[in-house]
Amino acid sequence: MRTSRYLLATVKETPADAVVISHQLMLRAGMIRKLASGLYTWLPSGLRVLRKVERIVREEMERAGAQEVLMPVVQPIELWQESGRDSAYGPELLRITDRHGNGFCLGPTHEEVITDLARNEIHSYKQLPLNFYQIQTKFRDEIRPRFGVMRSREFTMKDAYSFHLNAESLAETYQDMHRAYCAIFDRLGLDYRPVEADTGSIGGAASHEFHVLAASGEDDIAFSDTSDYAANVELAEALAPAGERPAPGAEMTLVDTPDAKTIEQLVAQFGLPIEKTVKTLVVKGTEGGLVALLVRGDHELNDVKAEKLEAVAAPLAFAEEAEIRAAIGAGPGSLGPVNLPIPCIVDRTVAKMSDFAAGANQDGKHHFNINWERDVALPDVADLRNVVNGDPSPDGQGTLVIKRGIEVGHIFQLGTKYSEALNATVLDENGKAVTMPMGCYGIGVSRIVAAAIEQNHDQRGIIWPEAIAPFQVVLMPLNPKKSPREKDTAEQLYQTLTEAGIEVLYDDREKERVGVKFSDSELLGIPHRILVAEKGLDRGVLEYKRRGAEDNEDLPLDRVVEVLKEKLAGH
RNA sequence: CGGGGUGUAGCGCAGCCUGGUAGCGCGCCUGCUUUGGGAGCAGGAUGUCGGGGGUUCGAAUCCCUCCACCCCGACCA
Repeated sequence: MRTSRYLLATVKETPADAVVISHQLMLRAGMIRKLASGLYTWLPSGLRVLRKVERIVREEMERAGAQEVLMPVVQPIELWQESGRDSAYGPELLRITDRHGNGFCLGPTHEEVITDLARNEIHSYKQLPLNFYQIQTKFRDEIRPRFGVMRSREFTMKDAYSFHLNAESLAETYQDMHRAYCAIFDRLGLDYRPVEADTGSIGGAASHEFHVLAASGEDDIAFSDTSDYAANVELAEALAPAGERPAPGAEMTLVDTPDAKTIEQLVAQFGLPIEKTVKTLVVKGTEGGLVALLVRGDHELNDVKAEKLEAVAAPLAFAEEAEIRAAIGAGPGSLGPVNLPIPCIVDRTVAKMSDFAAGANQDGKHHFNINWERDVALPDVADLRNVVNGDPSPDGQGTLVIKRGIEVGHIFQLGTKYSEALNATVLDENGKAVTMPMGCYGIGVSRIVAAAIEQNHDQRGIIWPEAIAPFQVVLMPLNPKKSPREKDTAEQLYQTLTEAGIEVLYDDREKERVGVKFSDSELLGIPHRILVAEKGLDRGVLEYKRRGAEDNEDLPLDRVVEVLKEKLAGH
């Protein structure tokens, strides 16, 4: 590709509304442009990268035995009514109506469509297992799209769906997909981790997320410092503290705390250690009443864990202040376990606390030195909180470290949720109808592009992993206007390299000085650079530089293709 | 959805408080010079000041309203 005929579209200044580095660099490097909130056009450079990611994903899916299909973006809403997700999916599902008044939606995912296909096309156990995938545009009407293509409304996803005769077969394919995902992220050159994940509203036996580690990630991942344990914080189990609950100390006292509405104020005004405080969160219960959830003052409630409790209504909903007052007689800021008239569940850590402070269920008053059993019976105990740095690892080995991750893949053993709803069955060897267990496996293809940049950049711009760089090599004459020799050699080289199957961006612009060309190629992150300069030509060499390297190397003119191919292969 | 913020040239911004008919840098076009890390000089083009309504002799500026975009998001008791 000649730069003079290419929409390079690089810009010097960082667009004001981009906050994460990948978004800034994708705009500056001329990879994407925003059309509207969460909607992006992929420019030539960006699309080249996206296509390379797609190719790797496709190759590994094929290798793992999946078959490519392509389903429509527009889906009949009837299918979603049939699966029950019409209401469950909520406003993220963009609904549309055609000229006949029939309801459709833009597909945020394709379980319904593929299951509809399966029930029509798969009839016998002899056909199983089957695994279909597609690389296709999805639409999710996100509440708040952000970070460019990291969380956009329209995006490219690889989604795969497998169908089985039984759970064992599903587990096998699940393992195949796990391996295929590792192969994909290895080839992409990303620092990633598979982590245990919540199966969410989808349910099912097992689920792993694949996270690219980056500070700008939106998920917290808990790792053991000594074992392989890794899990999303949503899921990671918070163990009860070791040992017995310490014996009660001082008598419980009722203290006036008119200006302590929060744990922070309480700690600041009364000099309490925050580990000796308990906060009381009130949520809606299954039976329409309220339920109090108690966690230590410095801990956070884990929504996912709370929502799974039988007594707690799903989805998790916090009580309004008025409801709390009606039920308890005191407002938020003064609640606690002693004399609490509603059901109460305490976190495992709270159950092991003694001599702690909490609200007294009277406005402006707290109890200090509360002790379980002595002052109030110990209520039900459950794992309610997010794990924090330093917690023991749930697998019994080491302690947990929390890191940020960008979720780029997610695999599920779905079970029969969709096949049952849509009645997708096959006949087994006894001629009996069996509902097919399913698996589903997603990769955020466009998100990978952003994640790769988050992980690979410097002050000058992007540093692409070889496998997904928009071009392998950038070629430029130092001063084509002044030196016909440089220009002719570069022209010749462009021809030679291209014929050798190397993807070259040939910066043939004559109006730009070499500094501009350097800057553009570094911003775009092309891994290999060849500069044609008189100085080197006199010695029969070209100047080679790897993106991110300190120094130039000589590249013998008569062995360019050979040496370059070694460099491309040997990364 | 709730809270906060911003809309002025392709991009980044000033002007608004205190109303008087729009400016800077980058980019773009032309010419000359320059040429090993985002060149210099000279000339030039580009704006329904987000839309609508109002106040006023006069509105980018004040008021009302709508829209778009960005940031934060329960609770933290």
